[in-house]
Amino acid sequence: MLVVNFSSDSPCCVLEAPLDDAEAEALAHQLKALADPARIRLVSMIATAPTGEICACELPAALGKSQPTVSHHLTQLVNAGLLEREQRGKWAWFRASNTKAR
Amino acid sequence: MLVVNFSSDSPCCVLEAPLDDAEAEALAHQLKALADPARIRLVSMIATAPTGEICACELPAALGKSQPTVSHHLTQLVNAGLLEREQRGKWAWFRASNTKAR
DNA sequence: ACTACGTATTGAAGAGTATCGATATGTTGT
DNA sequence: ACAACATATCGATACTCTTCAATACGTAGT
Repeated sequence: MLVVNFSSDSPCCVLEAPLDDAEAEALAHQLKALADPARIRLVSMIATAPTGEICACELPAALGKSQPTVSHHLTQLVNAGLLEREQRGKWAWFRASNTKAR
Repeated sequence: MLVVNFSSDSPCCVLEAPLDDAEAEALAHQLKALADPARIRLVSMIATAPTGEICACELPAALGKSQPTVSHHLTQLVNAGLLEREQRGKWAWFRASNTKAR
């Protein structure tokens, strides 16, 4: 399980032993999903949306990228388990997984 | 400030508003530094070392990569602020920044 | 069925990255 | 000064990723 702290100064890392090859590979895969400015902005927009979810139709304009590009990034975020996708009629809605209201 | 939780299941993210372009760029830069299996293994080896530090001379063997490759990864980790480097004689020692003993 | 529209996929171009051999730099001891 | 050794940099190659235009797919309404 991967958790990223965007703002706190206090470390929340717990690491008892060096990671082996397979563990490092799995972690790198999740981190790569978030290690892109466009995807960070997508996650932050969706996670901070008042209703907790955003229609994909808003995102190309909000991000300033083409529709295929946005779709590609959303797919990667869903595959990494960072976003969840729900189809409603012809619109796709996305919300962050593992978020809690404050 | 970037903090990554390698193991806990509880989210530790705090995000009040969508990140702007510059913030997303900066965060992506830090995440990219860690989003590589070789660099994750380096950080985990160094962070879990009994003395909290490791000589660079051990790392090519421990990682199974060439000396130039290891040097390149260490440089990136230092530039991202994840590791600190100290020269002692002809050896370079590395320790994790922002770590606390448990 | 057909049209309109939202989203995903394909294919391709360009940029970026990991890796390593060869070489340079810097430090220690002689 | 020189030899030996640790580390960094250079140059090249292979690979991956971001991006978008074009196209395919799927859904809703007529």
